[in-house]
Amino acid sequence: MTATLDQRIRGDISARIHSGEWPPGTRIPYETELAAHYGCARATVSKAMETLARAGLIERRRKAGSFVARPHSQSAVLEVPDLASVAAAKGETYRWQRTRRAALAAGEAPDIAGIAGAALAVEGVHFADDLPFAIEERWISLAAVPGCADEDFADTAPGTWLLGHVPWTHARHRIRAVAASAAEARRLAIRPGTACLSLERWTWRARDYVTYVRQLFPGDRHDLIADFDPS
Amino acid sequence: MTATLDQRIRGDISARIHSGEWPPGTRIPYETELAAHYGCARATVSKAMETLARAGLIERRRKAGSFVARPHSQSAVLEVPDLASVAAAKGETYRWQRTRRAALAAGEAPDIAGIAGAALAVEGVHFADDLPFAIEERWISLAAVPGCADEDFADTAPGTWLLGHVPWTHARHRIRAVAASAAEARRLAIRPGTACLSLERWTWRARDYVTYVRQLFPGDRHDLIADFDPS
DNA sequence: AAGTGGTCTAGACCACATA
DNA sequence: ATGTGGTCTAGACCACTTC
Repeated sequence: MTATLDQRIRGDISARIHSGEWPPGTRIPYETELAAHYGCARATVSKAMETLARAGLIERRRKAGSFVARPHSQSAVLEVPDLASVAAAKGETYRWQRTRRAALAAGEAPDIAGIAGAALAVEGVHFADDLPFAIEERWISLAAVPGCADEDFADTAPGTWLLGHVPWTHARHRIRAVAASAAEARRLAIRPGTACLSLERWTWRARDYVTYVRQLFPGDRHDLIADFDPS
Repeated sequence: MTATLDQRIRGDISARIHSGEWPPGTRIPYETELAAHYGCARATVSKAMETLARAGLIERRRKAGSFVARPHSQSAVLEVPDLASVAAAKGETYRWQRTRRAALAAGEAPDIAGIAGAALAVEGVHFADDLPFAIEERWISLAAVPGCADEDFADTAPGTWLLGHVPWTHARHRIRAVAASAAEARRLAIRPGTACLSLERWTWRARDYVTYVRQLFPGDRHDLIADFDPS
């Protein structure tokens, strides 16, 4: 119940902002004033303000003070969970079936993967309750992930395996809507031309591409949720 | 050039993590050790560690120490920019054309919008270089945004207007792939059944729904990019 | 029981934007 | 020139977790 002073200050201020009592542009009391009001050190107020500023709720300007921010662009946190966890959360049985595994020499990975050296190509299908709900094509850089050469990925989807075996990385996602090709439709047990969600992810670590993956979901079997919660 | 000590500590640690020198699970030196190493107060180290922890790069456990985190689920920051800015960034001319504006009594807004009271319904088309690239259907709660009753939205897209007139809000997005209906295809100048990206956004402020919008993009004319950059 | 992170203090100095 | 945020300190106490 009794939160920290930091949280209390943040809560009080964000409550006034959300309630509309302090509309965008309003000047928030100076840090010294707030410190006096709460009977605490200015550093404590400053920490609360920094958190609010990082969340985008306020803007701080030297000499001028801190102000309630105007909502700028819509940004949201997109969670792209492991597909096995998605199925588990819905109470569905999950299964991965590998359809291809090939070691490629340097230059054989497609350009879009960005992998110049030797690579491992893996393809397969994700099933939920024995219904295919995503196909996956992936290329993994052998230079960046040497350990994957010993994995056959017959039972474990490479995404799940990589999560535990690759150090921290940067990633970029591209989300598109595409029509399923004949080959894709066959593997997903849908009609060719069906609208599908295409999710591509490039993963790299310090300028080296680690893996590129493309997942294709039938439009009616999967969607993505992104939340934006200033807090 | 000379960054703050806080930034330097963060940079040093994240560099060791990204380089693989400190793989996931590695224990990071205790805060007291780092403070001694940098010749600074522990509070400064603690602040750097808190930032790294919030970014998900490390995990802090009392008595045990701080550890390099294992990548958990893929989460990314999705930017959903104003469509006018997207066109401007590509050097295309942007135009909004309203096709409907209607004041609705309580209960007339569709259930999916979540708006129980009176609402304003607005529909229109976004053009880039005179090519339709998105259609938009929107409902705005008159109770939450009284000012919008005086707007005709003939020349300004409601999204642009709302950004500047609604206090801070929460939002949830749903991204799906769907086939264009006959009516939708006609307005987008595409063939019925074409794969389209559907972006829905519910926006609310303190439990009250503010607006619901659905935008439909032809699959080949728009995609979404989401980045994940621990920093 | 011991030792870590978590929080807070009272003060200080600086850089910078504003008046 | 002034006063704000931005950063840092040296110390303190607490809570929790692991040993």
